[in-house]
Amino acid sequence: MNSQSEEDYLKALYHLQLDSKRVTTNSIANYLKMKPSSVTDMLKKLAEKNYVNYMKYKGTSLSKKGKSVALQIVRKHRLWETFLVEKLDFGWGQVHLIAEQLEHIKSEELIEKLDAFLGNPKYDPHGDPIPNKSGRIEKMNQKLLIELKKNQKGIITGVKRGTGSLLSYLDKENVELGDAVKVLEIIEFDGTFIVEINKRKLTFSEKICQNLLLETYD
Amino acid sequence: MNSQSEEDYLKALYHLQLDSKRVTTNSIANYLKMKPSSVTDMLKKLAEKNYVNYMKYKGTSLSKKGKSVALQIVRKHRLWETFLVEKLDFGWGQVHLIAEQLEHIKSEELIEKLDAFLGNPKYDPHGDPIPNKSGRIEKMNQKLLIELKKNQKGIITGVKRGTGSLLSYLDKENVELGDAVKVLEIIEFDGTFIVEINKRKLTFSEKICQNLLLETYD
DNA sequence: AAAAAAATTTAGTTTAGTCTAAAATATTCA
DNA sequence: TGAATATTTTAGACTAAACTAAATTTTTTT
Repeated sequence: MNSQSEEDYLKALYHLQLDSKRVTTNSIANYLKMKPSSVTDMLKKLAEKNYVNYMKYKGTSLSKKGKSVALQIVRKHRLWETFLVEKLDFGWGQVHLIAEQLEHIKSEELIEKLDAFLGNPKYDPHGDPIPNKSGRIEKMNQKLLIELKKNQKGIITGVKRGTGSLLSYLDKENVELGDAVKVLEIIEFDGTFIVEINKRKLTFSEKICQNLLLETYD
Repeated sequence: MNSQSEEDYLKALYHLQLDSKRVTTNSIANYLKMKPSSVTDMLKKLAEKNYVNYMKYKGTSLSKKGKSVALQIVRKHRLWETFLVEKLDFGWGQVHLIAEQLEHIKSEELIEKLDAFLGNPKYDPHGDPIPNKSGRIEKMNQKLLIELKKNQKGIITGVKRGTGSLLSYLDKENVELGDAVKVLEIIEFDGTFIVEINKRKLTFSEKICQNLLLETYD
């Protein structure tokens, strides 16, 4: 069993690794708001346990074992976020800190039952994919609304990071995660999209379309 | 904000205090599976923070402030247990260890939303009352089935402690928490009850009736 | 009521995870 | 390339929460 702190480091490694293959001590420290010396200590410990490949002064990467643990934490985090938004009616922006705590709860069975309860969702409320039980991430067929052509369809999976006000707007319009969208018309002049959601006709500005994520099935 | 460990101690105090007004260091140690010396250390710390009244060698009791914190943890524990059983389909016996972890998640809003999501339950799956937001415990109008007379009604709230096999039996018979029960007939000869649940007629032995908890409204 | 036993506290240690300050190594650029 | 700068590691200290062993206080027993 791993400590909460170890899990935090592994998850940080996972996220940082998505951008750059070689993760530096400083970047981890920055990400976790800790001092580099503390990070070095923990990296040694994680290397000892074969969770990471750590080369003094050179950088760190997750081992296969470490990546698999990290993916389970990401899975838990995103399932809990989905629960908070879908079932408890939290706003998309409020759930991160709570999920950060919930992701450390230890129980395989809990997470499998939660997954089933939520209907085995593929994406969390931010549009990020949820790894499955064995850590596999479904290849995303995810697009921005603005990339769709007339008559194409998709399912709303989230919004781009940092667009809190879009969230509130969608909420107000009763547009929800999982709603199907069909592009009825694209106004060439200003890039406005006219779409159908829940049998209602809605108009989205170009800016909205640049930030709304959909899963498409082509 | 209190540490997980502090919360564990306060909750232990709360439970032990239900039996005896003066709680000893040893009883806490025994309850939490710790050494008495560790308990002494923590009691000093909790006294410092005004959560408990601690008198060297004499015993400990919760202060008003401490009791209020303890009740919030009990509330969280029981709400999570209810969630696990009602929504995630856990058996009544499997939830304690998981709830023990979940009860330490920090978020007022989370617990209020969870409460609402569950329909503001008054009792958890073991039949124990759930303190409300301000820590008040509804006075229980709780009886054992065997105490009911012919034609009386009640709502199943749980079973007595340590009757795991009764739980499985009820599960198998599709009898659930919250189901309404009406006593149709009591067989004087052997104490068997014939009851109606969900429009089905069921027969319960005297032993079952001695362990099945109901909320009654008289 | 004194001796023995039990309960409790004190004193000192341990471990995990953090920190600061100093030393070592790597990188940048003049 | 080598001096200046930045990054990383080492060494040593701290804190929370546990522990063991010894000392102290309370309770029980004779």
